[in-house]
Amino acid sequence: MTRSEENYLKAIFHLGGGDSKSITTNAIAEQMETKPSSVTDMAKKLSEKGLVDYVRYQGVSLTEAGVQTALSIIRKHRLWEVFLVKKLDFTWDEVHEVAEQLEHIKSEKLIDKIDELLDFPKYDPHGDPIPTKDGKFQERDEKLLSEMPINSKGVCVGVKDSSVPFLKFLDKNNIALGNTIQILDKEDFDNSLRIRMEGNEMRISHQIASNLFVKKNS
Amino acid sequence: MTRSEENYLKAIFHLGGGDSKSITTNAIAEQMETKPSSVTDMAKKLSEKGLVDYVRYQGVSLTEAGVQTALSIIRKHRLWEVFLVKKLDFTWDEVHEVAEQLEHIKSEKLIDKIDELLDFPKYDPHGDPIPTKDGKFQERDEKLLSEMPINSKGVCVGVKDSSVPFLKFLDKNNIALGNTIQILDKEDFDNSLRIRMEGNEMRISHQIASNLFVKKNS
DNA sequence: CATTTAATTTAGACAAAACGAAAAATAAAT
DNA sequence: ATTTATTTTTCGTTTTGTCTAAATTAAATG
Repeated sequence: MTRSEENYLKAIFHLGGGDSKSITTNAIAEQMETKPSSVTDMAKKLSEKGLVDYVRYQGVSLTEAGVQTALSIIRKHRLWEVFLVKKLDFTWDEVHEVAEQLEHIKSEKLIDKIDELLDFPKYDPHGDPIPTKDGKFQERDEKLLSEMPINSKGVCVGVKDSSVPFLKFLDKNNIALGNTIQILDKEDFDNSLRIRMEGNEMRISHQIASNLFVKKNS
Repeated sequence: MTRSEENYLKAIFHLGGGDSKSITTNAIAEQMETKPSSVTDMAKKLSEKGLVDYVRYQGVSLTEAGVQTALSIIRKHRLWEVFLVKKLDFTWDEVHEVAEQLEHIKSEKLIDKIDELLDFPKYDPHGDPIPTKDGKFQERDEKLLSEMPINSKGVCVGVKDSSVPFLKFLDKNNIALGNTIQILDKEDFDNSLRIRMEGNEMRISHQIASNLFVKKNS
């Protein structure tokens, strides 16, 4: 497995290619900030290796082997992110770039020991679930904050957009994973929300609310 | 800096190219398990970049910039080795291979935080000194065990050969860094030694003794 | 000092990964 | 059904790092 191959598998997975859905070369090229012609080349190569199903002009999807490989890389990425935050005091907007490098380190023992050191975390700093060693994915019962009904309560469990600017915005406004949020009111005009979070009332734009995952209190 | 360039600089340094001594392409090729012609190509490239001085048919030596770069890679390698042993319970014969990968991760903050997490260690698990952030090398006052006089005492501080078989041999015979060793006798015939280590008397071949660094008790 | 031997470099070729231009196939529109 | 537009692929080229084989230089030997 080369680094490049691993990055392609990861990108295809993130675009939904794990559910035997066909992903277009264009979509992959955009996700990876490369050119469609390069994607075609790699599609053939990965197809040769039995990691993707590729039909010309139809796009690619991951085979079972491809899914497992993608999950193992995502597992490493997210475990390293937890490590950086919990053990080295990185902030959640700093971890992605470094984890992009660390995810390619080849040593099964290393990642298992990191997992153990962190006490087998289930979620990464952005609230994304960490696949288990045998490639199982923990799905969560979560909704976007923007889709919660008025007066409902929930706990903030993840972000959809994990870009640096968004994460910094959340920090600045003291919005953190684990916070309890109650929807007080919705403004029809611009879809903004009035919420109570950890005691304080505040107003939140639709843009923000549609990028925050919340777990409904049952 | 590509991974390959970094590996060449490291190899040249380990062969003594840091002391403005010229290292032959053959020696570098052997150290890196590659071909002399490849070394020539890279020598030109590194020379272009001002990291080595290269004269055709004369070999290469590191420039000041080259030394600093080599030291920063060696620093990362050794810090990661300490991390693997101290935090993840790797044995000292397992760490090299993984550290060879980790040393190429590009993040100044990462390695500084690892350094801090480990409480700024001065030596790696094999007793090799860890360069400081500003590229200073801590030289040690040490001798090979084979060069110590009869009846002298010392503390085992490092290994010269850090190959897996040698390290496993040391483990099996309970020879560890930090142990106190006293030379009881030298056998002229085969240069083997009789020593007392942590209370026990034992016999050690010249081959072993000439790969163990000892710090003389003053 | 001439000649052999060993080390080193050059030249040409290859593989991986990427790109751009142009051709081919598909999808959309009329 | 045919034209038009878009997407995707093909093909030739580039870069990085490597190799083999041939040529060159330096060293060693008589």
